[in-house]
Amino acid sequence: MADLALPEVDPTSDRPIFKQIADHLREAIGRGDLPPGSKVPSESQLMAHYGVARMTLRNALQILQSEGLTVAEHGRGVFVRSRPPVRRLASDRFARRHRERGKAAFIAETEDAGGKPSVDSLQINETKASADVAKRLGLAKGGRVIVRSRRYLIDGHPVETAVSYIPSEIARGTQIAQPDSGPGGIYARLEDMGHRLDRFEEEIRCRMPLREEAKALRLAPGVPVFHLVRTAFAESGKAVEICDTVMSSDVYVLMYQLPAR
Amino acid sequence: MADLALPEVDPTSDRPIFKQIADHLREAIGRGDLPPGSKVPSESQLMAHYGVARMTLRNALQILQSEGLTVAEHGRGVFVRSRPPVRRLASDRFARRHRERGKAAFIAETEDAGGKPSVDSLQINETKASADVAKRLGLAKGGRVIVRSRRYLIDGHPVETAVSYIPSEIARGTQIAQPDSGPGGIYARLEDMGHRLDRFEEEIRCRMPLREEAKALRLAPGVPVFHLVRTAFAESGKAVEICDTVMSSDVYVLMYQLPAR
DNA sequence: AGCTAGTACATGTATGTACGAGTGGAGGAG
DNA sequence: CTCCTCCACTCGTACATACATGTACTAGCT
Repeated sequence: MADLALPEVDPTSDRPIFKQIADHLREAIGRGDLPPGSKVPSESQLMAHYGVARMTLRNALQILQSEGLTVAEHGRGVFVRSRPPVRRLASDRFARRHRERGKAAFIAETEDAGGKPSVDSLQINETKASADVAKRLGLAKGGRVIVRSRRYLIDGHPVETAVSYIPSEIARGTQIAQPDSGPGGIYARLEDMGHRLDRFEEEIRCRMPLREEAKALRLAPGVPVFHLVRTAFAESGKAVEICDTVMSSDVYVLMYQLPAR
Repeated sequence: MADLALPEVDPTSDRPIFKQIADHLREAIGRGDLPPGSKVPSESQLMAHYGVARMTLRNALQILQSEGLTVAEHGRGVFVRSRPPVRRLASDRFARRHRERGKAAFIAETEDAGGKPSVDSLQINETKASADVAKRLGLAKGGRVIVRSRRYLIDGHPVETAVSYIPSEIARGTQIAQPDSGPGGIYARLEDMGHRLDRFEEEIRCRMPLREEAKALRLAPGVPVFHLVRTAFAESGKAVEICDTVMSSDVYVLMYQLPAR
């Protein structure tokens, strides 16, 4: 607090006091007076400094939290959020030439970046496809699919959940329906089985997480997610897989290369 | 309120009352009992129903708002947010074959979708490139750029802001430095001038908007944005333009097609 | 008919109080 | 010295109250 020069509030301003206080703190964070990981002055200290009620202050702190700038830790204080190193996802990460290394894309990339990759809560089952999945896969209503869901972690921190849907008529009884899908992942298995892949289509949304997503990815309040749905098309023109992934927006930057023709 | 069956809170539960109330309302919205555009029961009604203090209720409503599920309108009430129709942005929207129609991509796409496109707050000036821009354009430190900034609207609603940076040595004194960049936009002008475009690189982030961005895009609280930086490369291998755009996440879905080779 | 002021009701802002619950250090007991 | 209890400090939850401000309808005047 000592090093921190927070201005006074202007009671004559149109801007509400709690927003003014939020502005001051936001600027202090932006300037680097409150660097990532540092402790924001406590509620009592700020109450004394500004001469306002606790609710007023909590409103101000609430704004910063909802902007994802700070996190409150019960019993410890409020801290400026330190962002993890970002992870760039190149658009060619599923290209055949990368697959030939025999590792799944996630594992290879994370190791290259010096992180420890892991995968947990792997579940596989077979169900009726939802309307959306059936449509994307070009299945008849009620068509069945193999569902592979899992969560990816880097150095123990969850960063992404993914659910793949493969038509049962393709995957049933194959290694795709097994927990270990083998070297190169399910795309390699699909190609082994003669479904030579032609192209991928990715559909990207950005939104606030659902409660379960926030929990699964241990997201701080105010952190949005990427919601990416990738459809893999075989050379036959048929969709052979859908992968529905939710990624923490803190961790990922998506990169695409596009021809200008 | 009459048709709405909200359960009672469980005071013995570990889950705080205001979160329980938020859960009830979230479920009601999810079930469709509170359809988009409908009015959420007023604070007084909910206070009476649940027998809680106003602050408790406002905390609950605050959660829904920060999740982007509702918007409060001063003096009118709290309403379930109705999402505008989404706008799909195809990855080939800047391909040469589309440019030959003589319209800028945004105008053509919006008209095709039945909306009225417009562009405002167009500003053009020349400044020193920031470190990031200089690096992306491969300019020497302090190199100068023409900056074109504008805001795109559909049916009068702002949906996207965009700022383009073109090296001054390329653009100075050309139509690119004029408010009307001519048919096909600045990419067409660059090609006219012999900078035949080879590829684009897009870098996508997802985050909460800054205050100015929320204002410029009239974003409801709790709505994140796409932050997309596109670099255009000429066949010479040199970067000839950067476009830095911020898009409202409830309007846009980004679509990319990728080869599997 | 058309404007105006009043009124009821909505959310916004702000103060005050009280207690609950997690954290971490100080200080005493062993 | 070590361990453990206690306490001070932190944020979390919940209550009560007051007044400000925006909206929409209504009664009444012109």
